[in-house]
Amino acid sequence: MVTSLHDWALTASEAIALQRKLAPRVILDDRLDDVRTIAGVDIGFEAAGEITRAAVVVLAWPSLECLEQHVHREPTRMPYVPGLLSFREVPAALSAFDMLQRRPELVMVDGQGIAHPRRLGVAAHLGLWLDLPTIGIAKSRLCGHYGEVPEARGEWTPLTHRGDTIGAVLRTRENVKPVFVSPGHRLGLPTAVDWVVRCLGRTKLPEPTRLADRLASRRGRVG
DNA sequence: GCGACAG
DNA sequence: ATCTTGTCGC
Repeated sequence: MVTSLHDWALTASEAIALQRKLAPRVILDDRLDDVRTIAGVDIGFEAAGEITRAAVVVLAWPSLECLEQHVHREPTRMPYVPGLLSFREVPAALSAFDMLQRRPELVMVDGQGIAHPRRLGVAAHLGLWLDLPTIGIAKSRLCGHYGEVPEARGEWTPLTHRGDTIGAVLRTRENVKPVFVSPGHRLGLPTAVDWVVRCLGRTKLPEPTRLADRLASRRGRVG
């Protein structure tokens, strides 16, 4: 079994085998403790991709006040391969988490949760490693099919793949493309959608992910 | 064999 | 993801 992230498989077939082995460990029952803080995670790149930049923020619930924000930078080791994103981003995300003074009760990640060909998107993978509830919020689809989403804020349609409901295509703002929400770890789809809606401000993305996104792409910090 | 393809 | 200015709309 893999004990260190730096021992992660480097070939595509090994990585896929590991995903198939880990996916069954993902828990979709709600096991959220009382939520007092919510973290947001996102990864950006510098120097034409040479440097990986992991950002993590922690917001208080329900005030959504930013309590912590950290950035971890390291040389990029893996290329982007659709379906294997977690191998590229999770190691850096974990290092950023090590900088936190608190352990959040919920984590929102930029990317898919179980809405993945092998049910192990970056949010699910990170949740497994952190042993914390995680939700994946992606700006576009990786796999699965869905119907047209009603225009009203908060409306959503199921995202299905090979007979499974793997996520929700959620309208977070009117006249704006919907986001793809999927459970990462330790919670189910209704709960995941619920938390995303509860963390919405006036923008398309929920606050945790929006702020982490800013930090990761160097567009500034939070007040 | 031919597309599709998170960030 | 990232490279990039102005511009349309609530």
